[in-house]
Amino acid sequence: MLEQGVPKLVDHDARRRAVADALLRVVRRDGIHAVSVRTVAAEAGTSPSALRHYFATQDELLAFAMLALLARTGDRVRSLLGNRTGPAGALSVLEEVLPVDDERRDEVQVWLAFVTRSLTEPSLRAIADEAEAAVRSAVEVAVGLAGGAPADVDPTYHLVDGLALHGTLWPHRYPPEHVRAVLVAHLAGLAG
Amino acid sequence: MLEQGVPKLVDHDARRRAVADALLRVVRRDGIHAVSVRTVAAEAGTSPSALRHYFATQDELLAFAMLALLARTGDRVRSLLGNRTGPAGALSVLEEVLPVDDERRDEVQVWLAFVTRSLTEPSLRAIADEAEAAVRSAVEVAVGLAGGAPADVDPTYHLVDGLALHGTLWPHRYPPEHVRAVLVAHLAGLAG
DNA sequence: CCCGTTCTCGCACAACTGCGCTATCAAAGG
DNA sequence: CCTTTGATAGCGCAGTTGTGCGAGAACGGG
Repeated sequence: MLEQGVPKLVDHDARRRAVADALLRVVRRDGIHAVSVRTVAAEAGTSPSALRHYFATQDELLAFAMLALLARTGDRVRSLLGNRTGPAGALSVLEEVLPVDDERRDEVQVWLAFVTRSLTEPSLRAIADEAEAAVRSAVEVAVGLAGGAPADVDPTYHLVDGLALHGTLWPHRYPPEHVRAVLVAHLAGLAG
Repeated sequence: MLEQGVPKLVDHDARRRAVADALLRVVRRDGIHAVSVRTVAAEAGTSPSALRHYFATQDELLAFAMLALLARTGDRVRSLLGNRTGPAGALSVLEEVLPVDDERRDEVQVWLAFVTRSLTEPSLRAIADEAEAAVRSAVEVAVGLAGGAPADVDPTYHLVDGLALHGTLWPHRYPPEHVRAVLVAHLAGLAG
């Protein structure tokens, strides 16, 4: 097979990311049950056939989108890791995984839909486990920055995700100020 | 309209509850996205048409099932309220809403699926809000029993639901012993 | 027995789903 | 120009969805 004429028209990876973003928007707006080849294609502005050219099956699409979301949040956390110290640094790290503004709340909402579905969708389990480990390690770092002991990690971790859950499901009862206040009080208790 | 001949063949409410239980089993086993008139009817051992005789629309069915789940948990909590005191009483109250055994874990899993969907399904919002208030009031009672102050309610509430989330999504990382241990340690801190 | 009511069933419809197939289009090398 | 190859569009198929509609079974009162 002599390679003659190698048309590489579009950026494959960029296209896959764009489709994944479209899927995340659909999950955010209409829920994960509204995700289908057609709805995501419409959101991405293409046809279902074009979409299928980049993702063989819809499970593959879902998994890719979840990994993209995970990578995005992970990158944000890692970019903070070097230049933040003390309790203030702990706070800014944890704010990356908490619904402290609209963008973060959207992410948590999508994350919640994904992990909930992963309970009955074996193909998503591994990614959900990975996400769990990522959030947990962020909490470990934060507890260290706040001057806490290893034994403080578990309670802090549960508190953080409880805050994420409540702040996302009932944002007007638990708005960003509330989330931050509870978190600050808890972190202060770790140092003493 | 003379009422003559009033055949009351089946217990209407009992039938509705049986159907709701079937729906909860489907959510637990296959996820909420697998809920359909036909799957629930099959699980309940009847035909889709018979099911539609008790629930006009499927939104009505979903709402009824969620209310049934809420009532069941609420009854369990209320039955404990009179005869339990102190930190041990607080623990037993909170265990009713935490995944400390298979039955409770199933309930939390279904609850999680419901509230997640309620984010994009307006017809479920009111019920989700009610469920939130119920869990929160249980935590308020528990904090009181444990000798905590009103300011302890928020952190405890977030911790409890974070524990519920982690214990349900990753049960082998956060088994019942872990859930109980974290909770006991937290409650002990409230009294001091 | 019959009658009225409740209940149950099965069918049908239109809309949707994932997915496969084929035809067309765009760009690059000859 | 033509050819090759990736990208896209469209159609169709079989299955599932919610929801109507009509026929008939089950049962209580007369």
